[in-house]
Amino acid sequence: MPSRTTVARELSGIFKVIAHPDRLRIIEELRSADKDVNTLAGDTHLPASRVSQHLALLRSHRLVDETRDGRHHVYRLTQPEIAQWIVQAICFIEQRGPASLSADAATARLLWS
Amino acid sequence: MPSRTTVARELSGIFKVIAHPDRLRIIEELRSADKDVNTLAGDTHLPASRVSQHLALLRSHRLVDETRDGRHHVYRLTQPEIAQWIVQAICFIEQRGPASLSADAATARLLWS
DNA sequence: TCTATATCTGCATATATATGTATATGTGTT
DNA sequence: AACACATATACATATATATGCAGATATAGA
Repeated sequence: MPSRTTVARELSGIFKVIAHPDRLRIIEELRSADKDVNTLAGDTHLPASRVSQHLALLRSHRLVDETRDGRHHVYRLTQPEIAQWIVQAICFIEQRGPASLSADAATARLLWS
Repeated sequence: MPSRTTVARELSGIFKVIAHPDRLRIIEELRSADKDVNTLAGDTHLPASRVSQHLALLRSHRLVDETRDGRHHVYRLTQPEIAQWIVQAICFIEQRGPASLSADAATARLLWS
């Protein structure tokens, strides 16, 4: 029964894409509004080229999609519910006891909610 | 405001731990029952040493915990809800359109549900 | 067409993660 | 104690991912 391992590989793919601080920041920024690369770069304090690469990866996994407005490439979440799903992960971090960063987790819920 | 990046780093930590096919398989196996390393190795067709290493990582992030029964180390999910949360990820994969592996995603829901 | 800006891509290097093999520890059994 | 088995760890190597920089492309406006 190889399908279980196939499924696990597929699943790990989507988790890997999300498991990057820059990309999480980008997703966080896109929750509230669609934004272009430069705006995202400014908001996240990351170089635009890097943001662009992250967006390309997110796009290849269909987590975001792109529309062009003149020379601006505007990105948006294809599934905004994913943001809410990420918030649940924050809850897991909080629940896992008196961890080092539980204070940050509490802040996290606020920032994302 | 560095807390957003701090939070993103912390969040990416938990995603990275989950973003591995072996560890997803292990979590999947632990949904139904607590199991020891050898049982997990058999069920997943992975070498026990590898399972042990994955479990150590999962444990260090408090996703599983361990109780000893003689010479058997029995592991269980600390937060069984995480399994349900992972199922949601499968839904996202399905929804993202006529992707290559949407058939597997459908199977996945069955296997995990 | 020329210029400025936005975005994307390519490549070299750095860093992180995964894997296998071998070995160590620890626990029950005889 | 000697042994068998379960689990854990250490290390070298392989592989994947991230990063910065340079350059390529594309588009709007003068």
